[in-house]
Amino acid sequence: MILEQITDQLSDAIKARVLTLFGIPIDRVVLQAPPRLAMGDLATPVAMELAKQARKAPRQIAEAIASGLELPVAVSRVSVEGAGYLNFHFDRRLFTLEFLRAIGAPPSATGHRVTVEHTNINPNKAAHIGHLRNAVLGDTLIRCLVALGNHVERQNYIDDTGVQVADVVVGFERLLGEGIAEVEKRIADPSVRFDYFCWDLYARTGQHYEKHPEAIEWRKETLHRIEKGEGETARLGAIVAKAIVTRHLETALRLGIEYDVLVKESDIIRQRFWDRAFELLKTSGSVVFEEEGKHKGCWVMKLADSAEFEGMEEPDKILVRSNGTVTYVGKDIAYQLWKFGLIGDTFAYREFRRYDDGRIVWETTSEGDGIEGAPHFGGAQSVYNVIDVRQGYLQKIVKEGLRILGHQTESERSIHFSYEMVALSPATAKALGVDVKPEDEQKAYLEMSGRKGLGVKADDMLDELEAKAREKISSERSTGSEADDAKLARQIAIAALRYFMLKYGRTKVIAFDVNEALSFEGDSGPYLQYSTVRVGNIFRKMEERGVDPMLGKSQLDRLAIGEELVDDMWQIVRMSADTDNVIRRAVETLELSLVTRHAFDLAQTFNSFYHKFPILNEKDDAERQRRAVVAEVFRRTMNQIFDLVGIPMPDRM
RNA sequence: GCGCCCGUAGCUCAGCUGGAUAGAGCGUCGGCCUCCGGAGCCGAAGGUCGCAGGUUCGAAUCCUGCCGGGCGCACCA
Repeated sequence: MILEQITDQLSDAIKARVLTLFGIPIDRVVLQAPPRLAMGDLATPVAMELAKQARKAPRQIAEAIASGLELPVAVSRVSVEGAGYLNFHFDRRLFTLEFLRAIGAPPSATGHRVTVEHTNINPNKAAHIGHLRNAVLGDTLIRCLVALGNHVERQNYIDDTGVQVADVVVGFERLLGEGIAEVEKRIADPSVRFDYFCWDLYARTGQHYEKHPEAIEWRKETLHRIEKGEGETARLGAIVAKAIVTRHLETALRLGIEYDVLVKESDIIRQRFWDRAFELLKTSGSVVFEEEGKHKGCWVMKLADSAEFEGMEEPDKILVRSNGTVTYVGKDIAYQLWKFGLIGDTFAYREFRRYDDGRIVWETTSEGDGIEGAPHFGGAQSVYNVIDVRQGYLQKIVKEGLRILGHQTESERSIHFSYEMVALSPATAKALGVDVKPEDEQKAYLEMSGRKGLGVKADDMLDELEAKAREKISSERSTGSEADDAKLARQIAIAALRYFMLKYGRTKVIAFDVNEALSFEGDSGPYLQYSTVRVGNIFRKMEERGVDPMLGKSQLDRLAIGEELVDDMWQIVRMSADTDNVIRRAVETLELSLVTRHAFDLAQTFNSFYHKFPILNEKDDAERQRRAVVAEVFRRTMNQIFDLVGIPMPDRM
């Protein structure tokens, strides 16, 4: 906050100065931290950029700008360095106290309504670590958007009428010869994990299709019945989907991920959302019925005229098949229109589950059991769809759908949060008992496949992380309380996994390696927790010794930290103050790894300080106070970041 | 064929809208627990930034071409 003010003021002052001195208007002043602390706290190469136009040497220009430049209060001086950089040096003491006052202040509301759709796991098998990347990215994006003052709706789309559900139903009905009664018994049986059972069954069905291609007929029949929503088969599909989604929400909750509403694909059809969207699309003229050709009998969207799709071999996208069923993209366009409130909200909602604090997850329903007082969903101003990069083409078509309906603004505010997939390292695949083929041995990674049952299940990974943390706790630092140790192990597991999913750039394929993900050292979530826990220990000991750290809001004015902070201390404050910028940039670029990267850099800097400057045993009061202030700045900043990335803060480790 | 992404240290990755001496983690080697907890800290070795041009005062970063790898372009989702 305070940093932003300084940057704005400096930027304005420099612009004004350049205008009066050289008569040159500049619209943007680059102000960033110089590479080394000794060079100052903010720097701009503006003089170099002006050199040509102003026909003067950069240093000369810099000197001219610097002399008589009005500086913000917290900036003590300006210097000219290097080839002609203008460097600004802060009043460290003043800045630190101002900043300490402002950390963690709630954001001012923007009034902007945002919808984030994420997770979207097919409800036919257990979640794997690839789904986790999606859920963690989506959830973290939400936390950042909220931190920037937006009102965010958390949606999870349930594809309950798709091929994947159909295949598991085929497994139950045709391979196992089971019906609703048997499946319900399985769901109720606490000794089987239903999502794991379906994981294997789904793979079995896939194998069966390979050996008996004629069995694909089963899939078609089953899918058709599920889409129509009639009969035993459709009911079985709904029962399976519901049971699996229940498991998925439980898995997500282990990572602190919650939702507001589950939108079911079946309801998009049954609540006539599609019919309405279809009417609109038909009148737009860009969606036409094909009388002949290879798409005879289909309704297709013409993409040839759009610049986005130029040069495509197949510029037509089928929205309605010749048998009258709607494709996935078609339904997705209708869904997207609803998210923006462009076809109203006639969904009915019922309670799906409650969280411990009483908040409700709603789900759409078309069974006439919608609740009267349910909240109203949809109608956002911006929409983020967290979906992996392989669906980039379809997301473009959804955007195009809004555009051809004349919703230019909404089309632009339909943001595809695209990220790369999670694959398996050959070593991890082998460890899973997969027979890695010789030709795959050389590959950097192997793609996971639900159909083949190849993948690391999310709950297995979490279990393994917890077990590892648990082992370390009991062998090294158990408090003796079983419940406390277990809780701590859970907190560490969450930190490790969430951090792991966030630390890579979103365009990078993660070649998932179990050993790397299990690491609690170095560039990891537990490292961040550990660093922060240690600070907490210092303050706890102070309290035990009856020393008041004097860091309460009302005490700050009287805080006697004496002289300015030395570089080792100041650097921590300066970095902490950058956090707001980092959040903003992370959301702008959808690069959430910026946040974890920043947190890691900060923790590393702090750990170095921690070893070099003891606090409790420092005899000089003012020096001890200075160090405590720095530790407190770090602690509050880290807590703020933990909230942002969903990492829990243990009180011991 | 068209489109998107990746290529930086032995391995996994940072490097922000061009800017000051290209940085971490892991691994390797060597130090540091009578001292706020060693899930930590300090140090060393290790880089033709895939290749070739171009733009610029300045390029890992921008542009063009090429090489290597991945993904997408279904009446699947």
